[in-house]
Amino acid sequence: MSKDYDGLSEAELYKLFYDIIRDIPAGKVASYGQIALLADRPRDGRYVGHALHAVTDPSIPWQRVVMASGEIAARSNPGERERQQKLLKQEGVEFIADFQVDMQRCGWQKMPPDLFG
DNA sequence: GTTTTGACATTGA
DNA sequence: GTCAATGCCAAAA
Repeated sequence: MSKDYDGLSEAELYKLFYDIIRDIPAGKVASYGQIALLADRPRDGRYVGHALHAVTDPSIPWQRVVMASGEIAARSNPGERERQQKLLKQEGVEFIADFQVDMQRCGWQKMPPDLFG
């Protein structure tokens, strides 16, 4: 173990992020802080971003991960950002702006209180 | 080996 | 309400 994250190895931490992202249902989006929080790593949103950039697994719906403001994360390739918005739209995610997701409606939450009641 | 940048979040003014 | 500064950790130069 070269590095230890509070007892977790880097692979474990990355896997944890991937696992959480994989749990995001289609048509909904989660923010970096949300994932970082679920991974027991608050304020480590930047770390989540790196985990997504390092990801090469097509099974990881990184497109459903947006910033806390609901805006799509700006990548090095602006074209990819546009494609991401299109993908999210195809999944049913509502956009209040060209690169702004409606977190109020598509904000992913583990358990919507008044959605099944 | 050090330095800089990077798919962000949070707090303060 | 928006704008600015700080903190976090890692990968790349």
